[in-house]
Amino acid sequence: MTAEDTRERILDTAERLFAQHGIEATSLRAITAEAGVNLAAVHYYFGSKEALVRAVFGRRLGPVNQERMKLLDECEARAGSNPPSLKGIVEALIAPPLRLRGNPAQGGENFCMLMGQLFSESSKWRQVIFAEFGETMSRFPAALKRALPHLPEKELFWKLHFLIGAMAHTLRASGLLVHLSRGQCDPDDVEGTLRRLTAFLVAGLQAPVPPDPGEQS
Amino acid sequence: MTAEDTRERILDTAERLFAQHGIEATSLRAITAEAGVNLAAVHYYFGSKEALVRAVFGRRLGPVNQERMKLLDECEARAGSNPPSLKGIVEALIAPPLRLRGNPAQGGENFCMLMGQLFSESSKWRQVIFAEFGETMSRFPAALKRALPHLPEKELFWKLHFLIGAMAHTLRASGLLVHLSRGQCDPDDVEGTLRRLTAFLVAGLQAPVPPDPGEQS
DNA sequence: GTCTATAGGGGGATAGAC
DNA sequence: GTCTATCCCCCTATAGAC
Repeated sequence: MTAEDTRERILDTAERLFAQHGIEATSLRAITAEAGVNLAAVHYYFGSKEALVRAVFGRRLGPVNQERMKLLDECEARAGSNPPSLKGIVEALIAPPLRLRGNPAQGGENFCMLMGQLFSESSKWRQVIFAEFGETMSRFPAALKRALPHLPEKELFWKLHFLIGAMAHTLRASGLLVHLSRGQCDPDDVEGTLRRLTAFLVAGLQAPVPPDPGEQS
Repeated sequence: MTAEDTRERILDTAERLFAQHGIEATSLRAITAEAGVNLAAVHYYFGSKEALVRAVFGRRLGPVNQERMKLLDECEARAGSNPPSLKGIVEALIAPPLRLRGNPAQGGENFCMLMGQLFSESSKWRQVIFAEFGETMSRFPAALKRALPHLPEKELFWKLHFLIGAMAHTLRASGLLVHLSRGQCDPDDVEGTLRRLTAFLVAGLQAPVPPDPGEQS
C-alpha cells in the first residue's frame, strides 16, 4: 500500500463515516479502524481532526461549485439581456450536488449526503466547512433577483431559505423518503429527483407572497 | 429548591442545550453545570441520558401533536365531503411547532429548534425521538391524498418529503436566515413566517409533476 | 512512513456517605 | 434528595522506537 493509498483511504473512509453518522459523532479511531490504517497516520497526513474535515470537503467542493457556476453562466448566457429562467437557476444550484449520487468515482452518495448535513452540524464544524465554500454562494441571490425583479429582496431571502431546506433534506434524508413511501420513491433516480424537486421549488419561488392581513396596503 | 424545581431545571436546561448544540454534543456535565444541580441528579431523576432525551421530547411533543390533530380535524370538518384545503393541511402540520417560538411558557424557541433538528440527529437519537411521536404523522399523507386525489401516491410522498425539508430547516436555522439576509428577515415574526412558508409549500404541492422525458406517455 | 505506547482530558454511570 | 468520589470507557494528540 503506497502513501497515496493511505491518504486516500483515510479521506474516503472519513467521507463515508461523516456522511453516515455526522462529523462530531465520528472518531478518528473509527475512521482508521475501518480504513485499515494506524491511528497516528491521520495526524501524520493531516495534523488534526479539523484539518481532516477541511481536506474531506476541500477535495470535492471545488468541482461541485465550479459546476454550479458553469451551469449558472450558461443559464444567464441563454437569457441574454432578459431575466434568466428560474428553472435554470434552481437546477444550477441543485443538480451538481445531487448528481454526485450517481457518480461513485467522485464520492458517490457519501459526499452528497455530507453536503445535505452541512446545516445540521454543530456551529464549530459549520464554520470550518463554510470557509471552504468561497464566495460561490453569493451569486445565487443575485441571479434570483434578476429572475424575480418585482419581488422585494426580503421576500427573496425567505424563498431562498425554504429552497435550501428542501434541497438539504433531499440530499441528506433519502433513507427517510424510502421508509416514508414504503419503497415507492427511488432516490437513486437522480434525474427524476431533480425534475420533481425543481418543479416544486420553481412553483414555490413564483408563488405570490400573501399580504400581511394586519397591514394596510 | 424543591425536587420539582430540580427536575424542571434539568429538563429546561437540557432542552436549551440540545437545541443549541445537538443532543450528541451536549454532555450531562454541561447540563448539570448550567442548571446548577449535581451531576448525579440526572441519574436520580431520569436514570440515563437516553431517558432524559425521552423526557425532554415527551413533555412538549404531546401538546404539539394534539394541536396538529385539532387543526387537521377542523380543516377536514370545514371541507365536509369535499377534499380538504391544502392550505389548511399544511398549516395544521407547520403552525403548532412554529408557534412555540412565540410562546416562552411552552419551551419557546428552544423546543422549536429542537424539532427542526430531529432529522439531523444521529440515527440512534432519531429512533428514540420518533418513538415519542406515536401514530400522529400517518394522518397527514392521508389528508394530502384526499386534497390531491389525482396525484399518484408516489408523487405525493416526494412532495411531502420536500415540504418536511423546508419546514425543518425553517424551524432549525433561523439564525442562518438572519445572516443570509443581513437582518432583513425576522424569524421572530411567527405569523409572517407561517404565511410565507405556507404559500411557498402550497404552490409546490400544486405544481404539476413534469413527465419523465425518457418515458412514453 | 508506520508503528506502539501513553499523555491528558472528558464522557456516562454508580456506590455510598450524609 | 443531594453530595463526593470513583470506575471504566473513549477521545484527540503526541513522543519516540523501528
